[in-house]
Amino acid sequence: MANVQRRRPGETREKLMTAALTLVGKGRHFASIGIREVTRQAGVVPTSFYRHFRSVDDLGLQLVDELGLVLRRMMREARANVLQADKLIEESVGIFVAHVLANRNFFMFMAQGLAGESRAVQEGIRSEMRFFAGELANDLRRLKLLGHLSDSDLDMACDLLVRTVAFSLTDILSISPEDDYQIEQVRKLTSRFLQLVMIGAGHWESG
Amino acid sequence: MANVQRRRPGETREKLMTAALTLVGKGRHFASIGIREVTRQAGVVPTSFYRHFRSVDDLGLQLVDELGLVLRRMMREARANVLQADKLIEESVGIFVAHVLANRNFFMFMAQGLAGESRAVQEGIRSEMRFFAGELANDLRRLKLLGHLSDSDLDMACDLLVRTVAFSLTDILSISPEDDYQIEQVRKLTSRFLQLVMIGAGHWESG
DNA sequence: ATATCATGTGTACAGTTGTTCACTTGATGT
DNA sequence: ACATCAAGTGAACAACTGTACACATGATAT
Repeated sequence: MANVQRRRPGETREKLMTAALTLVGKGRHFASIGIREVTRQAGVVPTSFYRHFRSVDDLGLQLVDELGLVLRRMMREARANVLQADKLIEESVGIFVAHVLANRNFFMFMAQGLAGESRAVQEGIRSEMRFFAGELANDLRRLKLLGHLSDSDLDMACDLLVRTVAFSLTDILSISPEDDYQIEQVRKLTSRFLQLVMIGAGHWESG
Repeated sequence: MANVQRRRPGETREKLMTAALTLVGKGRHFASIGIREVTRQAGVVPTSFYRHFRSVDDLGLQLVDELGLVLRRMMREARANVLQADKLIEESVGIFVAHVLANRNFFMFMAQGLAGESRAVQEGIRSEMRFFAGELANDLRRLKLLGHLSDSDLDMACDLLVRTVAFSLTDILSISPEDDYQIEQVRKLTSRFLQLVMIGAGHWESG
């Protein structure tokens, strides 16, 4: 029953996934990454790749799954820290930006995948966003916010909120991570966007 | 003074640019396209490429310039057809969707470039979007819409409008162009997004 | 008429790619 | 103890890549 091997099971697998993310973080686009390149970056022989993935696209799909975990962690942290309605937006945006900076490579992969060349990866990321928007709608109901909206209108508004934040990704990622001033600018701008949407939702279908 | 050559000047250049777009339209990501591939698609010998472009990234930059022309054409058409304020959003979105369908490859390139691997292309597209947002702000002032907003607030709102439409790109492009029903869905959803933003802008800083 | 120039062609080369195959090795189940 | 299995290795392959060079050709300028 001892599950201790010379090499931890799945170790190479992880090395390959983080290697791909590292390459993305270095500015390479995921669609242009090859098997040999990943294995080289991971310090592994090319043949090993096939022990874990069918192709680079397959690796991408599994990265999407891990991205889902990152997003869920972020959501959990937001729920724990954002309790009262005021400052809700600023806090949430702050947590988002912090997570992007802390998981830069993951979010770069996400931004790339939205218009990537693998249809499956694209759909995976899109699906994560839908899930996120759905959870957000639940939370707003729970906080008794936008209670006057129909379910479908609330979904629509949350979709727009999530899209807006997602687009900010490209802003954040195009900034040097050390440029605190510019990061702060994006944080403020994104907050204003979200406030605008919330105000719009607040007046939706109610004069 | 006769400028008629055996081959029209710039003909191969155009062939190479449309070849790159064609590849993108076939689902390939621009970042993964190579010189040999483009020239093959264009029916030209690989060496010819260097007569016109330094690298594939260079070609991308020139594609951004042409993309700018496409966007300006679209803007002109919108200005000609959207005269009165009511139905402004529906008409604009309709024109946008029509242009995307008519220039699918160009807009695919745009969507890819937003998170692409060439920093220059990325900045180019971003700059086109800023220009677009600026022009939109002018138009709204001209139409006496959102007149109560300060210049910077109006710019912010227009930025959000443009981003929202840009994000819809990924929706449209992920749909089969013949699927009229889904296209119509995206058109409606995008219009609702924009209405939401406009309502928010209408109540911004004014109770 | 002749030199210059922009454009396109063909050949060549070294480096990289994806993928296959036969092989080792250490852990696991019986 | 022994067979099985998942995981990693190294050598080999043909195909493809970017790029350089020498050359052809037709238009233009003097």
